[in-house]
Amino acid sequence: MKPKYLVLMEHLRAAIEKGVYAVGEKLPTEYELAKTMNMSRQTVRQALSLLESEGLIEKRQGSGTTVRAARAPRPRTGTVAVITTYIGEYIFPEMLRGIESVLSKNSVSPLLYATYNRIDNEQRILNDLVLKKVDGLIVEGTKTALPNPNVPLYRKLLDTGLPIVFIHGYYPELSQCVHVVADDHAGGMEAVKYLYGRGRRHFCGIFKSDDMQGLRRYSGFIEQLQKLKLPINDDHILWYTTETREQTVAMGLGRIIDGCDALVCYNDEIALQVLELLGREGIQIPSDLAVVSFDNSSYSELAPIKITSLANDEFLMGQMAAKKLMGLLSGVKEASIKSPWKLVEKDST
Amino acid sequence: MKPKYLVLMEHLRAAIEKGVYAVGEKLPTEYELAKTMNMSRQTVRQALSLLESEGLIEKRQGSGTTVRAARAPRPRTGTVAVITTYIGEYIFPEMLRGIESVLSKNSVSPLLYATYNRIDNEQRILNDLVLKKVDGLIVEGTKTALPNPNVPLYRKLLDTGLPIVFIHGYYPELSQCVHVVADDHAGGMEAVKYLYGRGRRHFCGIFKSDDMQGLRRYSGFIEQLQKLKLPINDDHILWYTTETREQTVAMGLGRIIDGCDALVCYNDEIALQVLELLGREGIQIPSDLAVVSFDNSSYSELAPIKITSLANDEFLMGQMAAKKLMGLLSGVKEASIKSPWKLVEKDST
DNA sequence: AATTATTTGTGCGTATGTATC
DNA sequence: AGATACATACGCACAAATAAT
Repeated sequence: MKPKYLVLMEHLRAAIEKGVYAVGEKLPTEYELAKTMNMSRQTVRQALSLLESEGLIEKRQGSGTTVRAARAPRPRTGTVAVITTYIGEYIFPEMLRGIESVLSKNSVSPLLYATYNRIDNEQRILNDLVLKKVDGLIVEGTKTALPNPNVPLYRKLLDTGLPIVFIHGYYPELSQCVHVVADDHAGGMEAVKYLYGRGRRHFCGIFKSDDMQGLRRYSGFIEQLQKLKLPINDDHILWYTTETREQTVAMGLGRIIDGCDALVCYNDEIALQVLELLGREGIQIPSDLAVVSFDNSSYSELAPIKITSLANDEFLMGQMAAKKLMGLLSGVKEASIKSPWKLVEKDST
Repeated sequence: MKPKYLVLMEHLRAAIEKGVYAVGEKLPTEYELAKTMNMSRQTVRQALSLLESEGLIEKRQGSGTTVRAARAPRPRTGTVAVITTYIGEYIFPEMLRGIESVLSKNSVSPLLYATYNRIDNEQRILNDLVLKKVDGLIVEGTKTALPNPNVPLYRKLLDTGLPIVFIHGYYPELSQCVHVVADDHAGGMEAVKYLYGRGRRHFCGIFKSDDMQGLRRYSGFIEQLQKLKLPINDDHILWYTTETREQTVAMGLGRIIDGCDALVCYNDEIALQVLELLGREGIQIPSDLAVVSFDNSSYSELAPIKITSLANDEFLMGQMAAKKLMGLLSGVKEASIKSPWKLVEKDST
């Protein structure tokens, strides 16, 4: 036989669940419950005390017993998770600085995660976030050009009402989420147009195949070549992935630059490596080969020959992403942003 | 008048705290308690029930009431709070990068807070942390040279078993906490010694009065002057605070450099401002005045005349602090570190 | 191994205090 | 001020689990 107080507890729980007692001043008094349930007031009290400690109801002396808001609006924790591929390197400190500058104005603290562009890390982080309570998410997608098994996890988080803003790259399946990205397609076009304007006619390119940015920069590159009626030859395109960058470039560079006078690189990091390799081969930059890359980071200044690079204000990108997230949190509809690149001319062209 | 059950609860809590009842089968029976405390068994039961729901004791039918293992080991959340004065500026990105590199290896994520060197912000953050569950704390003290009203808050956190590592600056009241700081006193001495070696004899200095680092750099500065039997004159020392930096320097610089040929600045930021001011006055650096500062940051490169500056590897400092914290978390006793400065000679001397 | 004493769990009744409306 | 509803407190009886005999 079940104890009476447990019977009452279950009865009340079910009734509240079914909506018999709505949120507010709704439960019968202790005396009433005792009478209708045919038990003493003490037993009723025992049941109510336990329900109160569970947080389901709230007792107020002199007033009565009320059902607590079943679904309290997500309580603000003042924390926003920021998931990027890297944290302390390359352009990421700038971006984080932008994010932080906006968050701190809103008394929100960033919780940092780095995926190192690995799906498994991303999965670990997302699972972690289900437990940890955050108010929102700023995410740089991981390997956005590949099918991502973590999309359902993002969906799950979205379903709980968590706002998500993507930055740099997003998953096509989640394109309805707000994203703040660079206009990589236009950037690819501009790189070619600029080099063409400086008399170059034989193009080659190195692109990253596992993220959206790489594909888009490539598609812009190709489109502009077509527009200029220049030949497109797969032998002059080199694709690499996060894991095989150094080897791929070391092995493939010779092949793609053969007969070319212009090279478009996915980013400064790859361009820096290229310049070091070419330096050893005695190839003159920019006379033999003009090089344009993306990001205009400190790497492009560090190189033996300063690299002409397409720039985007990463501080601003971070700020915009964070502002969008703050907007979403206060119920504003936010639109995505495609930020244009700006070419910064240096010594490699 | 306090309810009897509350009286009993407090009595038992105190007794358990004092060790009257050790962990295990120790508490008197309900009947005994009722008798000795002169109350009914029901009242005793109420008190015990509440203590049980608090997790302090455990009741077992037929057996008795036992004291629970006093402190369950704090469950790991995989989050560490990092509280610094700034986040995205000056030397802080480097330091954070160091911290993050160690944390990520341990699958821990940094939760970032910036105090902007304001006590009120620090208070807000600490109160926030009482609610948020973090495994540890890396803190750069706020205005460590001034009495800090938040020390009791830190004590409270320490009492809950939270490990704390201070970086750059710590509170004298909490000097027993592990800290990773630069040897500012030695740095102050070295700056003077170096300038003396380059023939300078008339020193002035600008120091920050509200943090420990400022006082220590000053004390080293003074000690070295004494050792070299050089005169010490308060008219050649300028003190500033976080809030009044620009004005203080703009107003006081003329006074302190009068008749001097060597200036020691608290950091690159202040040195940069000094160089800009002196440039307008037509004072030649380093011929009229040699300048040495601290931090060897990008500011010292950005200046019109590159500034000779004492360097500390902020990436390493961050790494060390994070490693110490990871050590504390796994129960290792950690010692504090005083990292030496290394002078990097540039154009201002 | 069964019995018994002990200890907590469940349940009822009553009385009085105190906050709320 | 009074009615209402929860809070505190005591007393009793019996059930169920445990530990010792």
